[in-house]
Amino acid sequence: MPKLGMEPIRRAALVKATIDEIGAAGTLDITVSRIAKRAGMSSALAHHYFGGKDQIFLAAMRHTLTVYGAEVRGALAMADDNVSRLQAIIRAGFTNSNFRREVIAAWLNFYVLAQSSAEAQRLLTIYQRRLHSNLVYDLRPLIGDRADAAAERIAGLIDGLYLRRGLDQSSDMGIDATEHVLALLQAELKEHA
Amino acid sequence: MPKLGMEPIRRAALVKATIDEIGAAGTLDITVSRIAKRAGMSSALAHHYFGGKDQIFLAAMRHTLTVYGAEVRGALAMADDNVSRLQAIIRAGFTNSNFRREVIAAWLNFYVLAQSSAEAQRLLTIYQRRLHSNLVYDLRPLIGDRADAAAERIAGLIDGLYLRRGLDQSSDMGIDATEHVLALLQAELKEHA
DNA sequence: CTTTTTCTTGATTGACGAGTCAATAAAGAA
DNA sequence: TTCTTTATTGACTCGTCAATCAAGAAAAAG
Repeated sequence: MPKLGMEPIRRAALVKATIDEIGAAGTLDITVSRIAKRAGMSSALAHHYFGGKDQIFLAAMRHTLTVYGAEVRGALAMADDNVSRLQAIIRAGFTNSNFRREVIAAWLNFYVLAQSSAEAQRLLTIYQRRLHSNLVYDLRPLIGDRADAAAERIAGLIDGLYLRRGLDQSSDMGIDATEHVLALLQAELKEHA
Repeated sequence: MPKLGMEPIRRAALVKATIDEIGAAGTLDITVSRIAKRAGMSSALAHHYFGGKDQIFLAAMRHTLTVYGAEVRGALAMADDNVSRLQAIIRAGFTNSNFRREVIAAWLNFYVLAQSSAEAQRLLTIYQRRLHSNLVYDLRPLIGDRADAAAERIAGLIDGLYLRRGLDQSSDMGIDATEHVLALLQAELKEHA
């Protein structure tokens, strides 16, 4: 029953299935067959559309990054002054959706993949640069020259607390992670040197 | 030519070879055969001494954690007042030895492993608790009740900046990572609420 | 209604890898 | 010397998996 225009549907299904499978396994050590089965098709079809395992992973990574980027943009759209924009960026990193098993697993494994895949490294660098420049954009008007260093610390704390909270099996620790980063933001804003 | 008392030597060689192999691959997706070859023995012998791949990995993780713990203890021994002890803890996380390819790869992969291995999770929790309690121990006399939250932020920033710097292919960024965390420490100490 | 394009899979290939085992060899114990 | 323990490996088993391919089926084009 081949219907036409299947390609985008299949690709999307495979990306979703890949992320779910990574979440279920915790690893990138998963098989194309399982991904394909989860997406309701044969492994041959997965190869047909993506060419190989690596490209499936990279597509999953791009998707994860895209979703995150969209969340940030959405949160920014609803803030007007610099401070609330900064708070929005921070909050966006710790939403419940970012603490789902699969999303955490995806991030952790992408960090690992970035060591050996140039493309993964590239995508991760894009994420890091974007976060940094988003922060600097709103920090500069508030603290001028100190914006860059402050952004570095805030971004580092976001990543670090996400890592720590992501690995805690305890539940809703995302809330106080947010508070911690917001506290750092306040500290960075207050300091006058 | 079987000499007696080989076990500890073989085990140590395998642990080192495992870490090196993880560093070379960037992944835990490495074979027992390669590890064994790197350690100068047959894969059968590796199985004989460790029982299985998982146990080899866990031993490598324990070793990495032990080395880190020793570095921290060594740095602490040479500091007397609370502030220099705190600075020592922070600096210990960003030494050159911690930024070697293999060490970074080990940490990243252990984070991944912690999602699916209870023992890995346990070991990582020990590391996190130890860091936290080391920080609180010296923060409490200085800032009292605020010690706990401050420790959380400092530990988070250490992990986060390590992650970011570890994935940068650029070289000596460990130096300013240290400065960033020391800056946060100063901020936490100054604040009086 | 034939041809081409798109979609799809079962079957197969070729490779690799974890773990086991039987066998060898040396060193110490009895 | 004979027995037992420790060290060691080559060969083998059993399984898995990425990737390919030939072939079928349906829609669109001509």
